[in-house]
Amino acid sequence: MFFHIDVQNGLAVYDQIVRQMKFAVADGAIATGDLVPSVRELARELTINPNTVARSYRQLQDDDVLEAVRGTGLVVASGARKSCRSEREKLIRSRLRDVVFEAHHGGLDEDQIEALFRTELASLPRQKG
Amino acid sequence: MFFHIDVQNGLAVYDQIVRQMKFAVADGAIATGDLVPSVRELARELTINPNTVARSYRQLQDDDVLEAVRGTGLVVASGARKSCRSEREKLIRSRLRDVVFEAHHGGLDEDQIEALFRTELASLPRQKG
DNA sequence: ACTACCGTACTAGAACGATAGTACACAGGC
DNA sequence: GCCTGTGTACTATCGTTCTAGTACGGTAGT
Repeated sequence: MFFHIDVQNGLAVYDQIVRQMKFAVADGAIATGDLVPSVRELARELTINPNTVARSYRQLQDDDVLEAVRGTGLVVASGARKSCRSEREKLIRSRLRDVVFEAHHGGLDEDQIEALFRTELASLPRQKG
Repeated sequence: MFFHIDVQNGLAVYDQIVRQMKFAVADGAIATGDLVPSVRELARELTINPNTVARSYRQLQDDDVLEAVRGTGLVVASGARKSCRSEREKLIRSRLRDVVFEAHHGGLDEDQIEALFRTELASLPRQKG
């Protein structure tokens, strides 16, 4: 699937799954009503413990992104896409704010911060559609 | 002093101190030979445990940023500023790369990412020269 | 019915970060 | 010499995250 786990990210593994699931829903990579990978399958795929995936899914249900269909699996809840889109922007904005603040607090001026940002933005793999 | 600890940052407290100390040295806010706040004083100021500050200082000694003067305290090592400047850029660059990657992976295109970045950059408190 | 898969719920342990408290050797002021 | 402040070291405890293993009830295919 579209998940990419980085163990030495600082961010908890279950949290990375939650974020990326929300992003996938926001992007439309998973549509409303779609069945998401099972706890065991995703755990196998990411080489992590099923309990960790289960914890992510529990969180995603609490956030009304997923809904349980008993005995079958979890599906993307109706209305999830809209909330995920706004949350995606909120999460990215928050991370940007943190790094911009840290850089500025550490003595870099706006031009220097912007130069670093441009380098990283330009280093993105070209693709898209 | 110039330290700002955010408990719910994901980043460990001792790591935040290490980063901010390096940034302060890089910026020249603390000069070579300057005495840094004592373990107990900084702990009191930040309302954290002295052991946590001690851990940060141990790390900073391992990284050749601080040097111990027995019975007196820790001072900024000679040559620390140069290494701190390059490390500051490396750390900021790494964080920028992470958030840009996450945003792109989550379905935002470069224009959208840049728009969010500009908003946050513009929201910085104006000051400085 | 049988089997396989689903989510869910436990217990237990390892690793890490942070806290709390104590103790020691060293330097400086008086 | 005495007192204070310095870094350093150690033990113990707590919470969080992740791993490991097991168990249970519901659903679907046959």
